[in-house]
Amino acid sequence: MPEVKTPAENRREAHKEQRRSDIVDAALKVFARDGFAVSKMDTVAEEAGISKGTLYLYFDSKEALFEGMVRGKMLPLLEQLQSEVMAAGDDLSAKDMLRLQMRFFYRNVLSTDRRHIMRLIMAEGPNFPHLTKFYYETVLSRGKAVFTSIIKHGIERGEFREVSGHGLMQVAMAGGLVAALWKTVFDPFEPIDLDAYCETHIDVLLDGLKA
Amino acid sequence: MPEVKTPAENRREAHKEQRRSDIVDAALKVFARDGFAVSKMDTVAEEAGISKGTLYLYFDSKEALFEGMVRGKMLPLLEQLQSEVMAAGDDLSAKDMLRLQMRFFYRNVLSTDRRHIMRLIMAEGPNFPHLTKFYYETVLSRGKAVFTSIIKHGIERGEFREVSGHGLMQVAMAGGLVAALWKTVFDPFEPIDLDAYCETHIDVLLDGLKA
Amino acid sequence: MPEVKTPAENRREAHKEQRRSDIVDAALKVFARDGFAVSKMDTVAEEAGISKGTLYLYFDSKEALFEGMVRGKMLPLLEQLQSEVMAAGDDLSAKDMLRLQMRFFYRNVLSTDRRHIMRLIMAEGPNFPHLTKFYYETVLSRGKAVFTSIIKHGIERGEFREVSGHGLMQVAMAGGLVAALWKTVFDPFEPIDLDAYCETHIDVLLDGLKA
Amino acid sequence: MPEVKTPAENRREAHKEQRRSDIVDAALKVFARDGFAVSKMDTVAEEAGISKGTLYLYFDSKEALFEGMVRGKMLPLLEQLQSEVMAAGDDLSAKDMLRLQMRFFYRNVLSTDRRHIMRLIMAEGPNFPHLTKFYYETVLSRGKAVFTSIIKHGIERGEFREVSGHGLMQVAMAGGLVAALWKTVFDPFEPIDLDAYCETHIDVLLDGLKA
DNA sequence: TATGAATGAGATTTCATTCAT
DNA sequence: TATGAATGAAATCTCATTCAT
Repeated sequence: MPEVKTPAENRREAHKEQRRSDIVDAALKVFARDGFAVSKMDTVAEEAGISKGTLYLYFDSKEALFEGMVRGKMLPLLEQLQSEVMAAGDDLSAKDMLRLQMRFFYRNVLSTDRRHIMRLIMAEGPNFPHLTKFYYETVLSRGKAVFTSIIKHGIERGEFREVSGHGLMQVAMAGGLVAALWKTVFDPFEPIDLDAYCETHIDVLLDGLKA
Repeated sequence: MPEVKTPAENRREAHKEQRRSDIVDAALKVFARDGFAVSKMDTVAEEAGISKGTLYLYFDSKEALFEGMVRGKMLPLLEQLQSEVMAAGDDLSAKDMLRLQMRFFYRNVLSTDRRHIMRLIMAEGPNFPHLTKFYYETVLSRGKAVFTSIIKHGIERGEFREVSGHGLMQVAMAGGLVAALWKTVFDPFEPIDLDAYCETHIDVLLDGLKA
Repeated sequence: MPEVKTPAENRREAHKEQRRSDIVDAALKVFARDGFAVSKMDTVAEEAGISKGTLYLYFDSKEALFEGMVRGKMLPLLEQLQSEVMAAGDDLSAKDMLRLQMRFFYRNVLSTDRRHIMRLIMAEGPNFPHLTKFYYETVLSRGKAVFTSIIKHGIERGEFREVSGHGLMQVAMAGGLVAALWKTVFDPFEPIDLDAYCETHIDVLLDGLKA
Repeated sequence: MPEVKTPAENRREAHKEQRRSDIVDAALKVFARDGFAVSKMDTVAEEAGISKGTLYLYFDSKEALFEGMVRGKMLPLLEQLQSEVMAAGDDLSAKDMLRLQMRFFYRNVLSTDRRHIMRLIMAEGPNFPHLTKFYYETVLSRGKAVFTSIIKHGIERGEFREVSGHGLMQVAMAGGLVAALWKTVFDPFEPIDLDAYCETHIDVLLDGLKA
């Protein structure tokens, strides 16, 4: 069967896709602002411009909405990261590759709404083992793989010294995570300039790694 | 009034103090495990071995309990930090002072229940501006002051290069915060060895700062 | 207007009739299994192989569907009962007529899906005065009329003693109703053999009535 | 430990017991009138003169309330039946024992609010396998045991003929169940006089059984 | 006629907080 | 001071019904 669809069906499907995307946007906005537990389904619905009942046509529960939002926001980004970094990759020095990856991260996660997702995972993770696992496997371990390959590359080329330590990835990327958290939590008291901060981070990190 | 107290009054006060401390311990345990919103006053009361009603004799509300717990757990530590670091301070190299501070932090915060407080602040901060302000002013800015003075000391002595960047403190301490979060959230998937991690952190950081 | 119909109209009407009948079957199945309140229009629609919207083209509301189902299932049966019993009637003894009626009832109601209707009327009756009235007037009082005429016939012929009591019909038919309920509710715990039970019922009843 | 209770504790406990009993009464009234699914917890609470929240201090859920109500209403009765019938038992004829049992049933179940419980079990049974099992095991099979021993007694004494049939108990008791249902469902259309009905029932039954 | 997306009123349940004892 | 029963506002989720296509 060639799976022929009538124009009406196509329109309907496109509409549904758009709805889903609207809901995900609204959910990120509301969850980011209020946290998972405090957020109300009513608020998300209102933000998405639909009724509460409609929400449940797209997501079975509040938890499912949370998970769906994280997936919907992070998966496309990961694909983009892989194609972008990999594409530009081969002829760069390890230093430049690291810079590239970190700037990608700052630009596409930390400087956007997505940084709230990281905070939400930190905050709600223990209550959502399922989601935490997904996040670890899909986002973190992939990011770590890219990072590790760059470091290895750098050591082989003699750009980086051998840092034998445990948890290098976490130490290296920590600055970014903290920037995201700080921006959300403490910015009112001591604002942070993400661009400048990014450069400091790269600076200290590269210096700390260099051979 | 010379504030003379009968022995009975003294005993009563000591008892009250003990109660309060028990409640704070219970609150940390419960909040750390479940998060603020999910935690129930009942659970805290039970954990503290008292009734729900009694809880309200010590703390006016759930929020007040949260704040009281954070204060009760962090303030004594800060005093200890200041006396400990300051005391041993003057004749050490900047490197050693930095090491000292960071190890204090790893030993007294990250390796104990207190690390959950940091996660809770990250998670719930935006819902508690009042508490966030307190935390920033009392904990973070004091920690930052110590850190900054060490860095300045190191630059003067020619130990550290001048890192002009914005957000140096955050970059420098980030590793610790992330260690705390990672331990709580992702440890089941990829365990982290805090001691080894601490050394990696210090290693990369000191190398990244050295002149 | 002579009500002439085109073949197309005829086909359409037959189709509609078939649909309606499918829906009634589905409704009986679902209501019987779940009870009125728990049953969902969605489930009925799915069972009938149509969409929820279509259901409302045939029945205005859930209540209307319930009533329509009861009518659709019981009315044809009553007509059949009357023609069958009446037809065979005159030359039989009262005993045999009673046997005939009771066996008809066991065969066409208790041993089929229709027994659930009786249970539903018992269960939901008070919430549907309208339907209860219909059921009483259409099903029960007609059944009672047949029963009473048989008893009268039997007394006149000297087959039955005069049982002056109030509620003889209910007492007499009770066994059947209870069989239906038992089969639905307690069969898992203590199964009931409807055929054997029918004979016990007739046996005790006829003996209890005989002159 | 002698389990000494303070007067205050005793008072509190008595109060709780009274509350529970009030709730059970209210629940029976409401469930009897509206059926399980249609009944609202609000209505039960209001009927019991308490708030909705309080209801949940005594019963964990609507289902638990339903079960608790059935237990609370039926268990005491069963104990009473056993002591009453057994006590008066030995020197009576089987006929009189049967009459005694049936009149007990009419007087204590059918003529009171409790008859609604039977209807509720019939109506909601399939949705509460747990409760149905309890009801069968606790109420029905015990009632059946009493009935069976009387019949056997009667056959041994030559009072009753041997009715070999399957389901004799159900046939015999059916009249009572139907009386209860009829009173609840069809009384508005054709009222039933329970006392007279009881005698008809006993009359036909004893005659149908006699040797 | 048939569909299924959308609605929103309403239900159960939870839990911070109060208060009489 | 300590208790725990009581409250009621509020949240999640359901589902009969409507309506545009």
